Amino acid sequence: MTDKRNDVDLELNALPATGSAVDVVVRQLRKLISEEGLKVGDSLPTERELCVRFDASRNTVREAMRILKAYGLVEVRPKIGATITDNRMARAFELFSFNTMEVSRKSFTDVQAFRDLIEVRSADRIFEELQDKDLAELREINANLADIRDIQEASEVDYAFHVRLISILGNNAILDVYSVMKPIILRIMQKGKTRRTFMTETYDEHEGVIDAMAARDRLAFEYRLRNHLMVGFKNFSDEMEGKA
Amino acid sequence: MTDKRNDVDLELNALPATGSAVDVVVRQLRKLISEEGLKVGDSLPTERELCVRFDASRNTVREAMRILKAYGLVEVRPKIGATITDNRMARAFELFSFNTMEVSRKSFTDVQAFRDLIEVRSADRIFEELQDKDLAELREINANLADIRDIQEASEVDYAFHVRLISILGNNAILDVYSVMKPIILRIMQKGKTRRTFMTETYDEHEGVIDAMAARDRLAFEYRLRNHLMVGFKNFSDEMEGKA
DNA sequence: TACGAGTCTTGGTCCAACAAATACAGAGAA
DNA sequence: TTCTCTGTATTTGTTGGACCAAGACTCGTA
Repeated sequence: MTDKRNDVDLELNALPATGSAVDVVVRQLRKLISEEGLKVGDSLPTERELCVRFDASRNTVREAMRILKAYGLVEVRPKIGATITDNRMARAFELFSFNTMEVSRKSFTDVQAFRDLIEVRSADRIFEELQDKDLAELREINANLADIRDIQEASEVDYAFHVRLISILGNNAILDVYSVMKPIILRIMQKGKTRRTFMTETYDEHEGVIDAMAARDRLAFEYRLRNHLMVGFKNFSDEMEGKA
Repeated sequence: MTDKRNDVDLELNALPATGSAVDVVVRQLRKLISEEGLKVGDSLPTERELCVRFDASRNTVREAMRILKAYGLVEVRPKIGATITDNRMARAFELFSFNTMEVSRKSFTDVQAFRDLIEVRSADRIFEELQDKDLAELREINANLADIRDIQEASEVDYAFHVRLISILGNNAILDVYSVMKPIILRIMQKGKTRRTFMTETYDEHEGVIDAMAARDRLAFEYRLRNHLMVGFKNFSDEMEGKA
């Protein structure tokens, strides 16, 4: 196979290596991006403009653009056009979402331990970045637990709360990992809980965490958040053992 | 609920509910693959057959196929048709071969912060689980840095060292995440280093970490490991600024 | 049975057109 | 002047059709 030259590909100016027309356009687009020094947020020319510039049909340009989109390098919005982005990590995780879920499902405890690591042990960083806006939005999200109609909806709110919490870190890699694990996390959250449990216990636990953050009480934050995570895990363990 | 049922749920949850016609076809294709139980090597229907089956135009089907190709899930050969494959690992590496763009800087800093969270802040857990066998294997891996022939090989050893380190945690979820991030981590490790750097500085830093573990000196472990990670990040920053 | 020419099929590419959405400019109102 | 509404033009999304090149296939022939 000719595509075995990944090492060569690492160098910017890969040989023309004339492949299909779409591959040629992809190469030209990459060259365009690097030579123009385009950064995240910058716009690419319109599709029709790229057609004349690369002397290719619009379909060919579109297929090339699909590849760049799949690679998480550009984002295309109707009427707006294509803009440079960098969601490669998220794409990489999506690629392996099947594997990750497959393995992780065998050990939910791993995911829960992972969450403890991410959420509780980054407390200092969270408090560094914490702003009033974060607190307000966390309370707003948690308030939604009052209106939930079923467990599915409740776990979505619960998940949103924790995502908003770690979003304070401003680390996209962590957010990407969370989105991959979302299905597993939702199931953990639902285990052993009722709609009523979410509306009372889960709500109160979240409020306790927010209060600790508002008071800049890091120890209380760690203690309450860890307890909150443990509760979910305990519910899950009980049900698992009961089933087995 | 059977486990098979859960599989389907997880997969569907991972996919966007609605979207463009191309996204719909992508979803249908993935559904087709999983429901037919197609394995690597099996053939997909022809493009024109997919058009009538999914009630979409050929261009739409082709764009959807481009996405699956970019994801490394199918391989298309002229006159042969599309066959199921699994080049996801290779694709993941290709994702980050696009580099040299300033684009990726945030990704790299995020990953490095993530590694700090995983490796350094789980110190207590690592020391809980630590066994002599772990220390011996870590030393064995690190010793390989003496025989490296090029930077590529060196970064593989470096990566193996850190994977072995976190494997002490016994958390498969974390190991999965690391395997996905491997391409990025390798590139971070290679930045600003020479073969010589790996054989001296990196080797010594790793030995220092192992020594701290052997002495059950948690503070030294955290300090040295964090410094080690920071060195990699500093190399990366320097190169980026030098280029810009 | 072996072989070879002709036909069929299939992916690759291009073209033209329409739909849907919206950025933008210009008219009109406060 | 400034704001708002509206119409137009532009851009992406999607469709259907067309042609090409080349491997796959058929079938008659030796």
